[in-house]
Amino acid sequence: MRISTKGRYALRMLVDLAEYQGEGFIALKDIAKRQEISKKYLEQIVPVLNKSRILQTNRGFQGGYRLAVPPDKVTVGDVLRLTEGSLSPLACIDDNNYIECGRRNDCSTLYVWQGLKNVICEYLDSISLQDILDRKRESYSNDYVI
Amino acid sequence: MRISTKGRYALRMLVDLAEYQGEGFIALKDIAKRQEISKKYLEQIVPVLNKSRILQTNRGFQGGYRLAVPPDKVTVGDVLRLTEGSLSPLACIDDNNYIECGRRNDCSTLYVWQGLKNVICEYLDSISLQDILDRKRESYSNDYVI
DNA sequence: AGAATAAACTACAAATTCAGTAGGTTAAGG
DNA sequence: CCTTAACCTACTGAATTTGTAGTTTATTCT
Repeated sequence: MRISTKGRYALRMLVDLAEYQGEGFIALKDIAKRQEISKKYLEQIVPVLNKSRILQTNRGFQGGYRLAVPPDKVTVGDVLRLTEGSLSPLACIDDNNYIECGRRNDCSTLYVWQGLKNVICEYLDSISLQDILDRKRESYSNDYVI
Repeated sequence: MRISTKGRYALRMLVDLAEYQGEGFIALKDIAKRQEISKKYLEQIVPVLNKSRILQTNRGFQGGYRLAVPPDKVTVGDVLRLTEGSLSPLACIDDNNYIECGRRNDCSTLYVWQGLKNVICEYLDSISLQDILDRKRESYSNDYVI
């Protein structure tokens, strides 16, 4: 029941992009340095995110990435659905790659997993990149107040 | 973000025991047959459950297992915490085997994962073996009514 | 035009986890 | 002492995770 580094790094990359939004295209090497993540590994995560259209790209000098969508329109659920494949805790309730189970009609625990999927999705879809950013900035200002 | 077969099989085994509770000790081979799970694999799951004291055992003729605790006192969360090791979606918020992370104080996504762990725990701890059993029996009686 | 920059693409690999299988040992009852 | 069934240990093939490494393509600056 673990979320992979791929999903976590993707989220951190997107929060980073949200933070530096308005400063043009951000190069992967800068994100990698700030977030202390291998740039090469991030390169592999980008195409996963590009299954959806949340990034704009520029190659070459002063190239990089920026968000194609406002940060309040991208939820943690969106990001993890891309990187983890699905938010379903079981293959038998996975919309994408559903796996046939002969015991389905006889399965007394199925509703438990469906309910689990629901609470996970509801929670993760309730948090946007903007929410994370707001909270981060709030905690910074607290540092000054105290 | 998948729950392993170990966790799912453990839950099905315990629901099965709850269902046949009051019929003495239930042999693993009977559970294995009813649940269509490898008996050998179940044998490996038992010691994992025995980290907690939810099972009573008898060896030899007419031996087997039975619940040591009433089914309404065992939650799905209890079972999965035993089999999955933890319900934490990340090592950095795992009570048992916490892994030090240098970015902890700087991590803007940490609260997201803590919140996720909370909703998962709250949900899974709200469902007992008895709840699953009740719902199963209810759906059976519906079959007759319709 | 050419050099520098940075994304894009492809292949590989060590380590870990998953999902079992296989076989022998111990205890309890008839 | 024979049968039953739990208990224990080792092994294994397959998949997934978490990266590294090297090459190619596109863009911009000089």
